[in-house]
Amino acid sequence: MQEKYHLSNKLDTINSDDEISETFLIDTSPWRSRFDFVYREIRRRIVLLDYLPESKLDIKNISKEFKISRTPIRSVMQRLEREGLVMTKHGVGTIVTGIIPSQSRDAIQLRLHLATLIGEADPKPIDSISLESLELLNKRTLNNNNMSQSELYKCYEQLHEFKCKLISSDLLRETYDQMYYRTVRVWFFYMKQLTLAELSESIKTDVSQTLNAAKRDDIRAIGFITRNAISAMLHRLNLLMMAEE
Amino acid sequence: MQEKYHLSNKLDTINSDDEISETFLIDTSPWRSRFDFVYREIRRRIVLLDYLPESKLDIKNISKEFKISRTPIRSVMQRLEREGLVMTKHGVGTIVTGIIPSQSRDAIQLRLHLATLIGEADPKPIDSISLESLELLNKRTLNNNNMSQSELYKCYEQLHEFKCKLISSDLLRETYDQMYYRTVRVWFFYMKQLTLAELSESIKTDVSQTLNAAKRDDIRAIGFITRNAISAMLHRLNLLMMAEE
DNA sequence: TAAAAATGAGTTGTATACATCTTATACGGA
DNA sequence: TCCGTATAAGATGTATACAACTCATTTTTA
Repeated sequence: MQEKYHLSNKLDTINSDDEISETFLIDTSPWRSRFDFVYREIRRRIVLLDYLPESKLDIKNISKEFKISRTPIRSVMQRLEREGLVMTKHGVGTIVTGIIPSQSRDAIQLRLHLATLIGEADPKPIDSISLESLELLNKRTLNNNNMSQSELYKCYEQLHEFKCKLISSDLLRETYDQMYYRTVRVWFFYMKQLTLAELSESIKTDVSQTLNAAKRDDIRAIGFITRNAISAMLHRLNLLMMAEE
Repeated sequence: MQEKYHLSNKLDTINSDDEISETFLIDTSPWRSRFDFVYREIRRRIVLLDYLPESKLDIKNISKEFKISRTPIRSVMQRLEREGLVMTKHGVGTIVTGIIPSQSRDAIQLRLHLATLIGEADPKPIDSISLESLELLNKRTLNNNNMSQSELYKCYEQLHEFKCKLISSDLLRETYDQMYYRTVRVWFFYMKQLTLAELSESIKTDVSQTLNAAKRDDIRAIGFITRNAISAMLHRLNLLMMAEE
């Protein structure tokens, strides 16, 4: 009962936070909200390694937890499968995809290329509210020297969402967004123990550089800042992956 | 009955034609084949404008036609929705998405950017069989001066598949592939009457240039040839779309 | 007469029982 | 003891009945 209340509470939050009403064709039915909520939550768990790579998902339990039947959960899983986060095999189960170095590199490299397109083709202007929240984010990251993994996740996601808002092309935004979730999972996988601080530092500089560029309305710069940050992380990751092999 | 036989016949064909066994993790269960068959067929119909933009799909009839229930059809539709080819609205129906100039431009531009990445990051070597089939394709397009739309579709798709095989990154290949089907639909939509010959010419030169580059194993060149062909089509399309507005 | 409400048809979303498939385990014969 | 088969458990895929929703038509009411 409490669980149920909790869920619908979060649903409302999502509805009021998301500014999706700007595009007129989007379906805002309660069904879409429910789907999005479950989808995002499961994705979050996979990305934050609550559901470990290679582990089997207990679909029956997940259905119970969200108080919906297997059918809509299947929809969510099919989308996650298309996005490379889970795999289903008939008669066996639904498992979180393993993190494979070559595939991870591919995703990072594609995200890197897409990042350079952020400022292309009339980017959206930066509204004052977004800028303010970015300034807040900057202060938050600067003051907080010992961020937990989930705090880091939230900060990084907020930064990512700020950047996404600058992209005018819905298609590019969605594609870039997908690459984000593919790659951020890899960061957390390889950097969960030692280099959390390192990742944290990287995000701090990313935020502050982005803020500077945003203040002077230089959106192409944000694309290149992002590209360079990803490139640096890819370099770091290559070392880690080589060390493991 | 005959219909049923016909279908399973095509299934077999697909299974033997596709060389997907090269990647080891792929699910080759009969279910996946059935899904792929229906998915590709419906996609083909949308791209070839058998199902017109803005038109409503009769899901019940489609279920009957493929002799499966609405559930797996729903799976297909959900994927097509993610790929921007259909839209579903609760209580209303499943409709083919309209062709919107700005969105079409976005898709073409993204495909254009991705095309330049074809030769990046150790492309796959060209096997002799693919090269031979490309030569055959070249001859076929050169000799055939009055191709029908569906012939054109097959040729263009074959060329596209040849290029896809060169891409080593699964992720890039899939993303590029999606952009292909988004954009090729737009070509057919705007060029179905007058400029079919023009599109045909464009494909002919694309094929012959690609063949030349392939013969000297210059895969990056193929990326740029493709990029330029798309760019030329985008230019042409901009004129057409402006004329309509 | 006009506006509002109700009703009906038609479509998508959901729940659930059943079919199909994979895997592990137990059993039996050599 | 070992190997092969059978069987049972548990998962995903499918079919189908039902709920929720939209829209058009009809009925009712002011």
